[in-house]
Amino acid sequence: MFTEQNSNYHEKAISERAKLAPVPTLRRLPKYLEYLRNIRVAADAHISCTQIAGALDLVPTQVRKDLATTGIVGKPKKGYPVFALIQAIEEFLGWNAPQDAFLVGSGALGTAILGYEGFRKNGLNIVAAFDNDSSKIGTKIRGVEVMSLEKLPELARRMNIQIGVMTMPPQYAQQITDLLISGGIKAIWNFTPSLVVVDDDIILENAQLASSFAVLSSRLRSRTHNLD
Amino acid sequence: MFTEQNSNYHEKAISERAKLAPVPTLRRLPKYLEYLRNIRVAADAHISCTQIAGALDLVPTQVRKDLATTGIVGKPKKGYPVFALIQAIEEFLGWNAPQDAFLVGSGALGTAILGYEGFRKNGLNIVAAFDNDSSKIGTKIRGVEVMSLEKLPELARRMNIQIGVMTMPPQYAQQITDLLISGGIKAIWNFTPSLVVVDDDIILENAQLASSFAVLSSRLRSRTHNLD
DNA sequence: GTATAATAAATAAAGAATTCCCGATTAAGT
DNA sequence: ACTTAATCGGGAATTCTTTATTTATTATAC
Repeated sequence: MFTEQNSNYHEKAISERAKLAPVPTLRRLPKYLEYLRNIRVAADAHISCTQIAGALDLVPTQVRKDLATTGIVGKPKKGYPVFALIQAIEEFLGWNAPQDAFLVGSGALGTAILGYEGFRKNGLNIVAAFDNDSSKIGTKIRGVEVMSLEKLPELARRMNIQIGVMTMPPQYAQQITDLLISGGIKAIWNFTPSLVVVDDDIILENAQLASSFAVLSSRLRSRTHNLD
Repeated sequence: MFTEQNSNYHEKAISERAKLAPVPTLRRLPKYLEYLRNIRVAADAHISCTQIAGALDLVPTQVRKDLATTGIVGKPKKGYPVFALIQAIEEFLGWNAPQDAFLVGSGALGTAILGYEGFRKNGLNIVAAFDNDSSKIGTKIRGVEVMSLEKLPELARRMNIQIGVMTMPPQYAQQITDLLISGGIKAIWNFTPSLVVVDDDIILENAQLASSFAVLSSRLRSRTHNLD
């Protein structure tokens, strides 16, 4: 009576939804995922928007709208099947099949990112690191080999790498961006504060630690003032 | 004829605006700042919204609205005085007087953050690091001393520290949050993926690297699909 | 001086995102 | 079986953010 639970149903529809998903929703999805992965429940457990919202300090309607973008359907009175929900979010973000990526800059930040186990669960698989410091070339950081920058473009092309992560000092940002693009890389995750320019066909996402801190600063500032 | 240019004019008004500033605006302000700091122009140079917008790939009206929240006023046909604009943004964010902060977790990510010179220019001055690894205690990382976690609450109180930065492994997130709060800390910048719960009077900002990557992933995914 | 063009500032309009509301559904208790 | 309460899903309403438009100002060129 039941049709096979094919998690790949509606590839086209998913990509169309992906195009339309609001950025705020995209930014919340990983939070749901993090929460759901950690609540360790029975294989057939369900969870409601009310519960999720309560845990994440959101309103249930927003959670429902967000989850709806992934295509999951819930059951009245029960909620969403936890396991299927995790899968739906992963699939929507493309995190079910981690993408291979190159990282440039094997300093402290690069090391931190290479060492963060979580990324592999979040769709990012860094397969090689690059640096211009000859003393680092040939070494391994967290099991990932550090190579000469010169080898990057050709290797990226040969391995069909789509994603580049930039963790070098900011003054090289534009130069490395261009190098990555020359290797056929399509998306760049920029951890430097530098602003870089790319063509429209390249996806550029700035990690923007300063933006995050600005929100904190502003709140702290206004709160402090209001206590006067 | 001219009244003194007092950059501290209207403290109250600024704090009120700070309360009202939209988060998207707050997140863009550091980008303007980054750009303005790097254009190195004459002391009396002016810059227009059109120029800023062009460089940052935004529309002029939005830039103008954003800058207006800081209280800066521009001149028709000239734009905003660059130096005063930098000051206005810094002041609005509270970055003109860097806040002392404690950092917990002296691993790779903690080291990266301690080593990032930029933060001192962005209102954050990390004065001490804390760890539970006894082999690290007593050492210095980037000139900052690593101390035992036990000392944190009392020291935080004595030094009147307002900000805590969490870069330890995620499993300690809640525990360290509580420890920071017990030391009187008012704002927490959480780099772990863990979600932590705090009272309403505590400011919690999650750095959320995964959220940033989710935006990239989704764009990459939809773009790839649409090429079929 | 006058005209022109560029710009800020204020206001209006449009567009997005969030929240509210209501009907439909379903599990669980009586 | 019936009732009740919880929840989802869709659509409307609201709120927030962005973008467009208009007006006023001012530097610059003539």
